Amino acid sequence: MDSAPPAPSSSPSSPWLPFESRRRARDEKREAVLRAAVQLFLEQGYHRVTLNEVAERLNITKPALYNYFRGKDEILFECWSMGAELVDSVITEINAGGGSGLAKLRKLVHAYAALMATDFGASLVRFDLRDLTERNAAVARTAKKRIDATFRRYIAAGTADGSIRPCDPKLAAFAIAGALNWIGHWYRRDGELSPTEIADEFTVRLTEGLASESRQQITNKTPRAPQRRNSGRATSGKKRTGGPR
Amino acid sequence: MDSAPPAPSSSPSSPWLPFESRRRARDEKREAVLRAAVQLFLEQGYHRVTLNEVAERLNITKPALYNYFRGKDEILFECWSMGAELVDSVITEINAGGGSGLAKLRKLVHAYAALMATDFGASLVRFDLRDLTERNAAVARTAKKRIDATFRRYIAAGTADGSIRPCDPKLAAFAIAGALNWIGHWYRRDGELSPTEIADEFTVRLTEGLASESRQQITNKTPRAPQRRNSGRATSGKKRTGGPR
DNA sequence: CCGATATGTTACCCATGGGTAAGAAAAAGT
DNA sequence: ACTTTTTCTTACCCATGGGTAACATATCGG
Repeated sequence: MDSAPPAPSSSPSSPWLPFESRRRARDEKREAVLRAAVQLFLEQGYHRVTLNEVAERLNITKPALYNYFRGKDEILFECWSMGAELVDSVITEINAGGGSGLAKLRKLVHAYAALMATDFGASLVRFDLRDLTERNAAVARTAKKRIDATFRRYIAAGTADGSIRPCDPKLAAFAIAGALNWIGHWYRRDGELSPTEIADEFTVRLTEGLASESRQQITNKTPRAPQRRNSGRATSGKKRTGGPR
Repeated sequence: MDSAPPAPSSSPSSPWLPFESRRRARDEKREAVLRAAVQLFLEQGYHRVTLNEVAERLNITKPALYNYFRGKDEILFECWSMGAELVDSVITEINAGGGSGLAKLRKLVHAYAALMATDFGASLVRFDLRDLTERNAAVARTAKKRIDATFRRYIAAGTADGSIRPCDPKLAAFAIAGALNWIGHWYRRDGELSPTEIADEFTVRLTEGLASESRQQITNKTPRAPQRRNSGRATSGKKRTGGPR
């Protein structure tokens, strides 16, 4: 609409210049779509982002996106896949190297933590696989299982070689992966903690624990998991529908 | 439509009998809506659940829901609030009791883990606060901060009284809370692990760690966080739009 | 029994946003 | 220069689903 031809002022790093030469390579554009999309999806959530918004951020219009993707859900899947590839390459690299089970686990924790602070890394845990087609969701589930199995494998190897104390690999892997995955939910680029700080600290904390004296007896007298009781909330009184929101 | 009067065959435990007497208390119905809603939201995801489905499961129709809630997002908020209340009551109970910082932390871990295996508990971490009105989202954020602060407080108290080794309470709390929150994402009622097993194991694992020998030096030689490279995916070739999905 | 109130139902509105059709404008081939 | 192919735009379609209006039926106080 604004007919100012000599001022290209495009969005930061979009291969599409506002109204000008369009010639960059296809793959470059495809990836630019993914970068814009993943950012918006993380910011606002998949369902609140419209394809119009994605396109607008790239100086194009919605139908142009369909030159590169079959639909919104495919864009989501490709974003997710980018993250999965990053993890896979990390794992490949660790597998290529040596070290005890514990050493490998620590490498994985460190790299995975850092990944969770990136857009495509976070997309791995912030996107809902139910938004994908059944076919793509199946691919994603497989990839997730592969990652989970790697955690367990390193832990099991560690208990075998003595670097990790005996424990249930399944639950231990869940605990560690959970702590790591959660980073993708709370990490903010503008926060106080740098990805390196987080990765370093998690590497120690998730393997060394907190208790001063290991092996101490734990008094398992926990408060009973409170069964839902009508806890006298302030919602019981008169009906409160109607009226403006 | 089906004119079979003597066969009430209602959905399991809905206060609305298919076509009969309707007289149960208001609050009971309100809570029944929440139970049905939270279950559907967790099963299918908030955005994929329609109010018609919620109503149908309760043997009523959509507009009837508006007698109890102002809109879909308020139902979501109330589900979330139920979970928050459960956590709050756990915290209150622990605060009332005594024990070292570590002991309190373990109680919290144990109870919180068990909570994550319940519907309303899981709703605490599986719902997207961005689906709420700004006003309700603010309430939720406050509640979350209160919970997070409790973790940190117990940890700080533990380092002060010597039951927990020196560490950054903020990151340690993130790690523990992350592992716990993640339970809400992977726990299945029909899985192999019972909530008690999970809670017990997590209580140990999250405080004792895995390494055989504490305080050992960690070789921080991790593989560099792999920068995104054009990893030659099979997406580079010819365009593949068009054709059926 | 008889209104008043609470609670449901049927029938509708309509904004939203994913997706498509048809054709213009570049790029690329010749 | 010309056609051909790719890329992008304008203009639309339409299913979905949250929300509302108007009306019906219990329930309850009297």
